[in-house]
Amino acid sequence: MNNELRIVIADDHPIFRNGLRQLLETETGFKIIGEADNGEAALKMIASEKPDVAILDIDMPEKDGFEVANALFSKSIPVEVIFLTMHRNKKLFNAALNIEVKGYVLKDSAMADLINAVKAVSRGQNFISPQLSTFLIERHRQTENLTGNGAAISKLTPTEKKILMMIGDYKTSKDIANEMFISIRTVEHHRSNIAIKLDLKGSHALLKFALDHKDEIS
Amino acid sequence: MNNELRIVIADDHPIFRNGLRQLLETETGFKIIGEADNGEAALKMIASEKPDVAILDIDMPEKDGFEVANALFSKSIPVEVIFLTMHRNKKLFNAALNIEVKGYVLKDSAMADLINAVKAVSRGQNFISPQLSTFLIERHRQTENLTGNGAAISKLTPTEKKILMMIGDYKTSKDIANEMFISIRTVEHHRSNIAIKLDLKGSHALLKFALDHKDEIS
DNA sequence: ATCAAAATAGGTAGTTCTACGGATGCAAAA
DNA sequence: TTTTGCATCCGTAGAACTACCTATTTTGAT
Repeated sequence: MNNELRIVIADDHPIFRNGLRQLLETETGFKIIGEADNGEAALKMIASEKPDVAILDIDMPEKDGFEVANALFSKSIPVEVIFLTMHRNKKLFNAALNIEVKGYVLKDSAMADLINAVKAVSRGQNFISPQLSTFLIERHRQTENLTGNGAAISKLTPTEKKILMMIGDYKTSKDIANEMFISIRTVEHHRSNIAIKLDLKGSHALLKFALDHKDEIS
Repeated sequence: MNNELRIVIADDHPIFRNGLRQLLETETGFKIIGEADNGEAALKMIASEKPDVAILDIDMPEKDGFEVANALFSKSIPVEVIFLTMHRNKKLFNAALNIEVKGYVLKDSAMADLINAVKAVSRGQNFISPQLSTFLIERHRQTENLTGNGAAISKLTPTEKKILMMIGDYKTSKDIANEMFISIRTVEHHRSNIAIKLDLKGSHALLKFALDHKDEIS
């Protein structure tokens, strides 16, 4: 068990940075090993000190938070990044998630949120300020559309479920047949039955359904 | 501006329910207009009292939180629902989002979280306990990661991008041809070029890529 | 023991898509 | 002007899947 979390903070406002340090140091197990007041300095410090967690403001001189994070990831420096920002902006938020930023915390969040964020990302989990949940849900819904018939899954037999899952892994009927040591015709027959039970037409629809209901099949 | 938020709470543990009431009533503008210790009673109360927000436990006798929420939505009773639960469970969480539950708050969250949740949903926004953000993000990233070549998108011509997007909408080449008033062969030619540029093989891979990079193509 | 459901396998025809190949017109860049 | 990229269209072969069928074996429930 790792007993001490080494943290670097980067923000161009000294007063805010200081407050941040005070807050984080009250938490046992947290250790602030460095501060930076611009992106360039933050990058160098993180590259050399190798902290567990880096808390970055987005708006910084020299290099902004995104540039720093991108540089870190492209160099495969093993650090978890949290953006601490005042931007309640969907585009920035999505952009942050698309690179491997694990935490996105608003500056007007509860103090407890930031501490929880540090703990979460250090365990490899994500932490998003709940004020941004709406964005997250929208993201989620984009891919997770209105398929409707989630209940119909229960009508599938165990074999059909298994095959549906493999379809969801982008496998062809041939692949599935080989893996299960059965004939392609049998797989096709099951596909057909699945499609009938779920009222789907075409391999696209079948794949879409499999992807959308990945979790519920199991 | 609505000056008072009318709230119903439902949980089968009297002590917890009482604590909840104490907490919420300290917040000015919040008014607890009713309590229920089971799902059936909660449903009746909400239907008759028409509160702005209903805070529901998932595990309740008679009817569980899901049954109550489903009943409310199918009857189009205008209330925002928050699930307050100890379940850190991905399936339950996803299921809650799939019906129109706007808030999902863990019982071991900070007190402030619940209050913020009530405020958020009353404004029509979502509020998810940040401990659960990992679930939402995981899902989005599952397929998004190992594709690698996000940069290759820029090599696509405008027409190719357009077709790739339509592939991502589960359209066949025939559909696309009809919509764009061009020959199927042309669409297939574009598919082929897209596959070459992105180094993909098979319609599955093409569809997968289209789905994964939906946002970036635009 | 009987009956129904499930899993297995095949036939034939047709659709959709890939993987080659080639061809034309057009506009912008070298 | 020549070249290059882009968009358009076609032929042929084969793979993958659907949509209809039929049929056998296994298994579990009544």
